[in-house]
Amino acid sequence: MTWTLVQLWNGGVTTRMPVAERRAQLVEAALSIAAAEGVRAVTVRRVAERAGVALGVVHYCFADKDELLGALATRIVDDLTGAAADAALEPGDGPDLRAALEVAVLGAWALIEKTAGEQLLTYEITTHALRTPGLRGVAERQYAASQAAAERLLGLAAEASGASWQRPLADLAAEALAFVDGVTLRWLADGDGPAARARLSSFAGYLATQAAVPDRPPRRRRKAAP
Amino acid sequence: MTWTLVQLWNGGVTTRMPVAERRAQLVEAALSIAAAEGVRAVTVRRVAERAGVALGVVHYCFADKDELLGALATRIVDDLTGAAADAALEPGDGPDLRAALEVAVLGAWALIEKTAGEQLLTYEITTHALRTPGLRGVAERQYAASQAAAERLLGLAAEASGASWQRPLADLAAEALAFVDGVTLRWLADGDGPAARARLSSFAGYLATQAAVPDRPPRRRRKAAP
DNA sequence: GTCTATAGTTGGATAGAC
DNA sequence: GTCTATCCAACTATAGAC
Repeated sequence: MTWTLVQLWNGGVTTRMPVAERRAQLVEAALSIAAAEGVRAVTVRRVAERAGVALGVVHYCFADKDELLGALATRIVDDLTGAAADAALEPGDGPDLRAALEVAVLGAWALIEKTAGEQLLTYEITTHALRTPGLRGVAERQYAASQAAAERLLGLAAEASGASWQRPLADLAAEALAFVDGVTLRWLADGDGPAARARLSSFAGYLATQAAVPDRPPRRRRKAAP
Repeated sequence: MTWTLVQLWNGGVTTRMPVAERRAQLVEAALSIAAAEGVRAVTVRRVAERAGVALGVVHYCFADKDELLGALATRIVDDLTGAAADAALEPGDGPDLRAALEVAVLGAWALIEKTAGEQLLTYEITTHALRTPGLRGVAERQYAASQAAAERLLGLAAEASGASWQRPLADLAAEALAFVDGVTLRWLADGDGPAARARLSSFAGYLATQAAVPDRPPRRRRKAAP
């Protein structure tokens, strides 16, 4: 057997660790592998190797591989939701709804474009979950989180320009989400960033037609806390 | 070794077959497995078993598993493109562009809704191809075919109602494709057909605002902001 | 040219050591 | 409670028979 770097660092002796901490470490290892090489590359063996622990440790922490992948999916959802929340903190300001929406949508896109591997990974997790009986519910949770983030973003954009949506926010958020999803997937396939941005910009224009801007002056948002 | 049904049918003797025909048979077997259980379930062994041939036959017909999956991807693209072409043959008729678009889009959707397994499979193939160096180009070809089908459908819908698009058809088709892709993926996850149709109907309304009808001015949802 | 039999690798899971 | 050593099932690929 060859020693991993972590084990060598610990003097050749594997450190014992409470199971909760170990699980987090293993999920982290799984994430780094999956983002770089896809879910297919996430094997129990490679996760153990990456984390610097013996093979069986993974099976001690997770009942089976599916449970590990479920934990990985949760981790990703939290990740993206958190990032989206950060993006929602800085929506476009000013009286022009169309401009505010463009800033919001393209801001979200900037985040997506920086994390191509993770984005591709979310699609992989979705399809994998839909094919795996033990992972029922993962895809639903993914969309529930994204939907909430989209609603928050659209709500803030409208608020910033004093506009009000003429249709249920949930419907508009769902449509925006679908569009961004489709644009992202195609971008992953053809790598055409400018085309993707143009499509998103066009969609922002459509969204702007779904709100009414009253004559009273827009309410300006408070600046985000430091 | 256990005999497969096909081998028993042939009297226990495996029939010899020209390689081209064999390849088609194997791709067919791979498709039936993939549509039902996902790409993950497509192994060289199972394809051979499903086709009723020995394991090595697959490796005789295809250099390696990637080549088999590439052939499978091509088969799927042809399949869907052909189906889309059939759908495009019956676009909505009449002077109302919005209605024609709704018929066209919901017609395409009816096709999608009937083939959930195949639809999920296309997303799996896309992500799989994007992660597999040997399958570079598969995802691009997938989108090229879909794009062409979408352009054809939108072109016919406009033609049927005597309208003309005010923006490049390629751009509109790409946007429609992205939207349908996103809606489909979410539908696969949550199974909410009515919600999906409502989103598509809404998008048809947006598309209708992107064309001009010669006899009458294009219908605008709202007055543009000053 | 077509197919069979077999090799060699990698995977998920577990019994039991510490 | 935490981890090690081991098992065996399933996979891809090939050498060579017919």
